[in-house]
Amino acid sequence: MTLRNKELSKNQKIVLDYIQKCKKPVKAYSILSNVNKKGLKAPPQVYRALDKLIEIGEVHKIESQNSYIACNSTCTSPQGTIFSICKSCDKTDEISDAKLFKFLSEVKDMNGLSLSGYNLELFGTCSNCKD
Amino acid sequence: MTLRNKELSKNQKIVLDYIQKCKKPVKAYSILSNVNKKGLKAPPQVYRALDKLIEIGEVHKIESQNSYIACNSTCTSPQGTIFSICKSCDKTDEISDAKLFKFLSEVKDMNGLSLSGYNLELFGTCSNCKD
DNA sequence: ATTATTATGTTATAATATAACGCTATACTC
DNA sequence: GAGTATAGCGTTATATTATAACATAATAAT
Repeated sequence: MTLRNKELSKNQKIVLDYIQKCKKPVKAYSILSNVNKKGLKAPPQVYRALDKLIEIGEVHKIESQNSYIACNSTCTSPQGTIFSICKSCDKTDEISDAKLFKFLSEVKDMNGLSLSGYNLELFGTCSNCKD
Repeated sequence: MTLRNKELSKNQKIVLDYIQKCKKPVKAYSILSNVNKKGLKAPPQVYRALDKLIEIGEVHKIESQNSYIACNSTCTSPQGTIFSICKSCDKTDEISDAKLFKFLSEVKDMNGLSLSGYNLELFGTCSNCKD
């Protein structure tokens, strides 16, 4: 158990444990059915846990897929996420390309917006599917 | 009527006309209730029109809000969109910051992904809400 | 210890989106 | 212009995603 999830509640730990086991993004109702045996019976229990986990940055939501993925080790900030998503196999990785991260972070006054966060989803074909 | 929507079907025109009238992103069911008087009675009629309009680049989906917005005149490609979204008032604008656009377009092999599209959503506080 | 905060369990329902079916219109092509 | 392929239409039903609301329990803060 990491330092970060010491403070998590029982349901939050159950949900996070499950998401971390998954390589791919997972859907909320898939989480629900997979943690059913651990006592979570209804959607709000999962969604509440997700809300908290997202808030503290342990989990990110892939907006274009309504799915959830554990934060990877290289993620430096829950406010800015970058994902590469294979349209063919759904392989999804969190990216922390330093140049890209830096570039976006330096955008201070984009269109009059005082920036507090961003989400970038990159779509394409992964190396496995390219062949 | 623009050149582009000459080829659109009746329902597609109705939906596009409505979205273009709106300044803010609109929800699918809000579109439905607003075009009801024009003969669209059920969700599939709206969603089909949206699918087509998104495909041809006349409309973009704001993934984080499940809402839809007309493409603005500066949009150069339906495959890459950038939005600034005010978390306070939901004011949303499509951005075509040249530097940002160029930077993202030049990302050719991000994490092994052969890039075909991207969606960037920037969150923050707009100039109106800042005060 | 009492108060504030956070989490829990539960039922119900809201909001978003698609499947499936039969039919019609349009465009393509030979 | 008959045949056929493609796209669109209208409709009913249903799937998927997410939240409201309420009563209770656990935890933390002073």
